[in-house]
Amino acid sequence: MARPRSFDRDHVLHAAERQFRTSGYNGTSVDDLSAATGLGRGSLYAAFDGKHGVLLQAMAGYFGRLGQFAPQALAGPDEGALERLHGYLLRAVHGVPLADDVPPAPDRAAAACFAAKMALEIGASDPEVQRLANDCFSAVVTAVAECVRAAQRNGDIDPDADPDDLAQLLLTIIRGIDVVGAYGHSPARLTSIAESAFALLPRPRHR
Amino acid sequence: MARPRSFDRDHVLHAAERQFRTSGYNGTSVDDLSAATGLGRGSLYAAFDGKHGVLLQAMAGYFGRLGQFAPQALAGPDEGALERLHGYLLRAVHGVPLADDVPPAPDRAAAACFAAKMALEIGASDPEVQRLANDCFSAVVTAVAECVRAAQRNGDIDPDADPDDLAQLLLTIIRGIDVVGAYGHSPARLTSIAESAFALLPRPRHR
DNA sequence: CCAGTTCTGTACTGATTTGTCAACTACGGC
DNA sequence: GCCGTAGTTGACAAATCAGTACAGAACTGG
Repeated sequence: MARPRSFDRDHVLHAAERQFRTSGYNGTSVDDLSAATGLGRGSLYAAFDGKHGVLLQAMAGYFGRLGQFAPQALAGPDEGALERLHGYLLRAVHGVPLADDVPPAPDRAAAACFAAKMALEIGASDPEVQRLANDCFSAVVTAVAECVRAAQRNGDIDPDADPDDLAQLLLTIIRGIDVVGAYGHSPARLTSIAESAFALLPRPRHR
Repeated sequence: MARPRSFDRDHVLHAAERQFRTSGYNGTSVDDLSAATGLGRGSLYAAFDGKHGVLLQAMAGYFGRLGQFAPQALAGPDEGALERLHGYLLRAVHGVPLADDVPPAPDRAAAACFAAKMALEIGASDPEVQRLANDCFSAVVTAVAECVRAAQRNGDIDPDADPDDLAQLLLTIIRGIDVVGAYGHSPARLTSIAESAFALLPRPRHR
């Protein structure tokens, strides 16, 4: 028996995420957030506990989406596993997972992994952000490792390779593509880097 | 016939770089810079044209150091080329090039490539920063590519591999290690990632 | 020893920033 | 139809920010 919320919580968090991704954490003021979300100052504090709270909850939402997206994109039958890895690597070029109701990516710098960007900017002085980013990373690594194992079962990847090591390396490469993309490299070059990485995956010895 | 500077320009820029690397650009105030460098507000503006000027000149200094360091670490006889690549990759774990008079690295996040960190934070809205970072990247890629060619000449790397593509991929991996390092991963894990990457380098077909 | 020039530090200004507060609004139960 | 609860809003104060201006200090050349 009270006034209901006039905004959609997820929609607001997506808009905030978008703002953080474009301007960074310290480059985003509460007024910016207010403008981006359409919410008044007070509402932001009441609902999300201010700027830092918005960030944490936006990151949590991102984490949730990523934790859903990555397994979805990578899980499947053993036969297509290698191809799914290929696709996942290439998708990194265009900036992996944004929300559905948010247009793809204003520019390339905003396409970089949200968790990674925040961790690099303020993770050193913000343990919560660091932990969230770490969880995010771990979840995806697990999904990639599972896909690598599937590809190994199918005989597409050298069975002697450690799937966890390989998965961590692949994720590191994706993070690297994020950063290099922020330099202003063309998508074509990023794609070429991703293809090079894919080509280097250890194939079985004899075929 | 005037009062001489009371500070060492490079020393000041190194201190500023250190501050920017720890707190980011937007997270560093002019007062922080003043405290870090020991210079008064007015001097900072007179000598470096304010915060942005300090950043650009610190990045230019970093660029200069890196452009000297990378070829030095990678150039040499063909026989040792592969081993030099190996060493360069591993060095990325501990944060590549800092100045001599600045202690190695306060924490891992500050060890990440200065140019990469700034490009990711403000590169999208600051073309000068983006260009500087790009130059920085290109210089190192060239040195790495040259080293790859040397290793190919020595029969340590598949001669069919494109050395430029490989160099770009290696640099991308190093950038990725930077980012993953900011998550709080242990140096041991970072080393393991670097070793995995090295192990994947395409060796000659028959030996 | 003095004059001129450059450097240095601090005080100041206007603009932003964050977080809080009180008035106002909308809805659900009675 | 009224009232209590919860949501919303714009305004406010305190703190901080970047950049400027000015007064004093340090050194060189004569």
